[in-house]
Amino acid sequence: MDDLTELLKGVLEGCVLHILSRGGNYGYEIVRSLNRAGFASVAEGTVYPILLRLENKRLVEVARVKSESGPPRKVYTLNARGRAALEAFWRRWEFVSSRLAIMKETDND
Amino acid sequence: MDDLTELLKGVLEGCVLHILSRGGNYGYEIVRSLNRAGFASVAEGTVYPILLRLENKRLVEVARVKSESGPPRKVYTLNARGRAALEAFWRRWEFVSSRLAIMKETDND
DNA sequence: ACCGGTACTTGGTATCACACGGTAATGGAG
DNA sequence: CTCCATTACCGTGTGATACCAAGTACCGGT
Repeated sequence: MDDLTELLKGVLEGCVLHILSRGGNYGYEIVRSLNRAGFASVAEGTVYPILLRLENKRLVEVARVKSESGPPRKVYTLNARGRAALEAFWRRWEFVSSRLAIMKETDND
Repeated sequence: MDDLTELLKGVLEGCVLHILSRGGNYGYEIVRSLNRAGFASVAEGTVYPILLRLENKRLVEVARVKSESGPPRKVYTLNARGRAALEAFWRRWEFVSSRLAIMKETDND
């Protein structure tokens, strides 16, 4: 697939919120979850800054959890503000998505 | 509606290509066409740079046309490369759009 | 002569994805 | 015991983009 980076602006943060809405998760695993969801080329260097942002915006709670295989994990969990942000994201997404669907199917105007 | 700017990254250029695919058009009118299409807050300062980019990427042909009411218009017309770019845009859009649709409706994974 | 609508341009800011490199902890192969 | 792959995280810089603000210019009507 071609270069999607511009189209992913704002989208990836929403995806991460959505993944977190299914329960606490940590960066490394979120990357692979995104890869499985079709965003194959999304790398760690993209996801960790997003998690930092979510933390700074107070949309998540953070807990350090020891791992059996490697350094301790930073497990992120959505809080109330985070859930609201996720809903707001889906609203925004629905909005532009629907406008583009209309645009794509109309030749006039 | 909330702030859509991040979600519009990459999208607006595609929209402008799509508008131009319906025949030659000029900046000021494209702005209003976008506004009518639901992107109400998109302003001139956003669209003119896009047109400049399309010109630099050689996706459009430009012609100065006198106007009956105001300064001359820069009328842009899609060329072959532009039409190819539009198709590529829709492909990319379909890709991320479909992935998000799947993600939105699944709670597991 | 002024003003509102038309039409384009420019400069600066903020935000984001991403590449790149670095750090650290564990466990297994040699 | 040492090397190395895997797991896991962090920081910096770059490029692309939307957007804001302000300015320039052309025209017609009052």
